Amino acid sequence: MKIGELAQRSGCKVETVRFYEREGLLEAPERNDNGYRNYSDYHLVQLNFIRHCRLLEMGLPDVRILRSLQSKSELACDEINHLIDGKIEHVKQQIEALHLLGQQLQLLRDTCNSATSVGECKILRNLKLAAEGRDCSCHPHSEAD
Amino acid sequence: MKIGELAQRSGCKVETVRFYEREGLLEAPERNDNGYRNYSDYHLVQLNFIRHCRLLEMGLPDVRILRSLQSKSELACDEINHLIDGKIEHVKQQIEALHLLGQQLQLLRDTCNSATSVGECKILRNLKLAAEGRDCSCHPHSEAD
DNA sequence: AAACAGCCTGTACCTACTACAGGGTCAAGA
DNA sequence: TCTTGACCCTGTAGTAGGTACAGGCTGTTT
Repeated sequence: MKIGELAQRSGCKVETVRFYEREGLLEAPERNDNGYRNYSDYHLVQLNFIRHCRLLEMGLPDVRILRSLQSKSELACDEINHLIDGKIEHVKQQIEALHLLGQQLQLLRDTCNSATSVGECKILRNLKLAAEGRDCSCHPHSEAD
Repeated sequence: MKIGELAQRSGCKVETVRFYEREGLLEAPERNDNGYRNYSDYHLVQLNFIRHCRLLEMGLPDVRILRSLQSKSELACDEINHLIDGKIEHVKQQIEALHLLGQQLQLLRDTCNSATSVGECKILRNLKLAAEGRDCSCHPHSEAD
């Protein structure tokens, strides 16, 4: 199949397929006489594997690791478990940070009771107070970041 | 004050300060005879404002909008409320997506009972099954993404 | 013959910075 | 006075994971 069909069947863009090839993630296929890439179902499976990993938010280096582990089946899979555990931990931290951020934004939002003018807008006022080092409603206690 | 002190007092890097100036977010300060930037407290407040907005995950275009709204105090603050509401909604969606991702990773992780070899590793097996279009434990129902 | 879709390579762009390279400036110590 | 080291300057390139062209072939249809 040609690149367009492969892209469509894997749900990504043609440019992305070529990008993965350049990055060494997807094996380069044979070429037809006209220079067009000629993919097989094998490539589709490879590409789906990559896309699936990406859906699980793994970075390309991680995908590369997983792909290389596939061919070395004598190694222990501790490495894989460790990789997944790291991802899980990271996701947890992200969720926590976003919860906090959501609260801060909500606090900020609640300070404004709409329909007033910017001159009176407590949101901007708050942001400005924060900038001047004073208390704001979204970051009540000074952040040690 | 010189750029190093400004950066330190605002908690960001010297390069970031110059970057904001290039981007038109931070006003360009006067220069000393030697060409060094000479900042005032006014610039510190500006920079703190930017950093505070960034802590709230606003993009630079949003920060630019807020800064321009500060000087047009006759406009309604609906625009600001709308901006913040958009952020809050976005954060909520992100949290939801991350929750789902965490579950998927955990499911994947649970399929591997450690200490086995990669050849038997169910994680890789699962990812491969998914790539072949069959059911995997992390994405049980085909994803319409 | 011409139009249009699809393919090719190569390069630039996106975010929000970060990290140099290569050079100038300034204050303190030997 | 010389030197060392910290700081400053500009300009450019790199980061992740693609996306979006430009400029040019190829293949099919009309």
